[in-house]
Amino acid sequence: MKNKKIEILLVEDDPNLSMLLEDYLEMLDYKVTLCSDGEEGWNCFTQNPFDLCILDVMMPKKDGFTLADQIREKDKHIPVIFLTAKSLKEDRIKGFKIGCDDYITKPFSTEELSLRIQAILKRSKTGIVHIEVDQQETYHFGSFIFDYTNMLLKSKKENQKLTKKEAHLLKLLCLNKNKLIRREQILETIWGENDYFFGRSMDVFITKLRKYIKEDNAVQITNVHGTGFKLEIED
Amino acid sequence: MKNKKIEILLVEDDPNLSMLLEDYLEMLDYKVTLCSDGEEGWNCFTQNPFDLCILDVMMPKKDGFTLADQIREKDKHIPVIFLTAKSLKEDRIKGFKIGCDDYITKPFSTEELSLRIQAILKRSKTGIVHIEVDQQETYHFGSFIFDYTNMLLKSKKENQKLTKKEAHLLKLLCLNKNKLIRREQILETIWGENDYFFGRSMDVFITKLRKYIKEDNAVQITNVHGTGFKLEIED
DNA sequence: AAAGATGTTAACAGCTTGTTAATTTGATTA
DNA sequence: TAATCAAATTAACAAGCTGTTAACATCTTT
Repeated sequence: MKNKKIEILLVEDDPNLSMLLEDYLEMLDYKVTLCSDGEEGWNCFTQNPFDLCILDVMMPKKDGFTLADQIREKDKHIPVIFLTAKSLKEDRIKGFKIGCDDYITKPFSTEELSLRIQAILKRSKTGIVHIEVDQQETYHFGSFIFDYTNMLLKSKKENQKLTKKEAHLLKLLCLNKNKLIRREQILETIWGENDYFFGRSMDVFITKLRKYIKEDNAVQITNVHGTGFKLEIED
Repeated sequence: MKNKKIEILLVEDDPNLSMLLEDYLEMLDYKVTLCSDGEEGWNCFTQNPFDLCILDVMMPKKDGFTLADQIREKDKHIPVIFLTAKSLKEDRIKGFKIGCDDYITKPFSTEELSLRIQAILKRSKTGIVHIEVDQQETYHFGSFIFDYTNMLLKSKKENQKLTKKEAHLLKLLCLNKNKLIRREQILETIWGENDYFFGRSMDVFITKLRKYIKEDNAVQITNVHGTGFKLEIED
């Protein structure tokens, strides 16, 4: 009864966003069912059990609020996250916020969504038996999710296993995202000592990490000559 | 969970000033939401989470104090910085200063604002999870922000990467803003030795720095013949 | 006008880093 | 304990970057 994936119903009509979110949520180990409008969403909901719904508010045929009303008739406690445009009046959202609900305004970062999901599941975990509560140490950058606890670098394409040193180095870079870390600081933190050979070793690991992250062009490990390295993420 | 940008709500009706501030705050790595009057500001505030509000006091439709009152009803602890004209009676400001607030009178320097923001965030960091605490070494001059820690010279247009020597020399100039530094002092500080060739080398670096800062006419590195250099900033 | 100081560009040498492969070290299993 | 496999380090060479120097132009002072 444990280790079963949490099931998310995602109803979103914009195909670009929905595909992106689906991929991303699956990287986070959720089981995602994707629907592209409110009616389809309602059909799905009646036919399968879900732990969480993520509903776009603005949709053709049936908007997110109407769908949420229906869903609530059937299941009073299932948590819902609304995706709304920034300009939207928030009267209705406020009404909903009484329940185990939340909303997130577009555009949002994937990390932000991840945090909201965790929060809402935590709050309302009544009834979900198979939830995993263990605190994982994860870092999000670019299109990657770096699961330090399990030494996995997850991307859409694959899960790259990391060695201890690789993971440690990547963690250090993540903790200093977009900031320069000096060579000596890396060496002292990870190798405990700063000499020529450890320095060369570090360079080898930087090469390895660069290979792992090269599939995302928005992310790179840059060198500042004579000084150190930086994990650069373009927004 | 960390490294997320701090979100600032900026409400200011003067378009010139607001654009300038927006650019500047973004250069400082804050995420800025700009509103041009109190009502718009209130809408934004209700729809998004912010870590800090910067409110102009004198605004059409809804002034900064009224807006702050409303904001405080919803969030008792969010820090607010008021922008006021010098002539303004400060009775009301005094009233507000009880909270986690501050005010700054126009005209103010961007650096001054930066310092206030840092101070106020430091004071009230309760609840802000993703704050970055590490002390960065930055210098402000003209329209530039010189991030010595990351060896970056930031301007509206671009981020110029600096080499170690360039950064060191620029730092020395910044520390002596509008003051003459003698050649021998620069040479001894940065090169450790004062001979003819290092002197020529320094001149080359001065040329390089001049190139980097030439986009801002209010800033220049001037030479005092036979004596040294000065980083001059016009107000 | 002459001498020295500074401005500027380009080229070079030396050092740092990137990368791949070989070797050593360490951990796991039979 | 030996055999095996994975990980980390070292080696070797290529590529890149930086600081210095040289060369020449321009400016300042006397």
